[in-house]
Amino acid sequence: MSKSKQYWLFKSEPSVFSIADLERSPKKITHWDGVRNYQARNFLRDSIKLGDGVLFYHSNADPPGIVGLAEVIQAGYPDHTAFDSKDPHFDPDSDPQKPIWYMVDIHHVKTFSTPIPLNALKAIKGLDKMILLQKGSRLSVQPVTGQEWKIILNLVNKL
DNA sequence: GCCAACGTTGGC
DNA sequence: GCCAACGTTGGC
Repeated sequence: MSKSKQYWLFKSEPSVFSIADLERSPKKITHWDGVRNYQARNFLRDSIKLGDGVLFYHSNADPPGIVGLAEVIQAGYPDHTAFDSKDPHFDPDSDPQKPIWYMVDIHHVKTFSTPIPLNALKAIKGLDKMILLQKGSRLSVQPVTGQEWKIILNLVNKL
């Protein structure tokens, strides 16, 4: 298992849960629940570790873009919203004894005074391999390379 | 296992 | 609101 810090991008629709909502949450912490895609689930369950860095992305927003940073404070564990029949993300196939869906906990680190819009990201050479920017890509939890992270943080410091 | 139909995502 | 692209479902 790798000890070095890893980086991720989490998408959220601001009308559902924005970075401002995260900042307002108790202790600025939230469960990243409700992910119902197997590829994203695998990252949440197997790969995302305590201390990893998270780019907080607003999708279906005007404009869409990276709006801040968060930190993983709890690695993957079963998403209990799947067990709750009254929850919109309820999944009768997920059993507490054999959970299908997982979540992590994140803590707010920073809300950018100036978000980085999607169209600006597209214009940056070193980011052209980002999963986010691939045609047709819609993975809501995705890995970010150390190089991509560095480029983006440098960009933030210049804004 | 194939694949058509359907539902969802998410930019524009 | 439109629609392209993707993921899932289910009949066969």
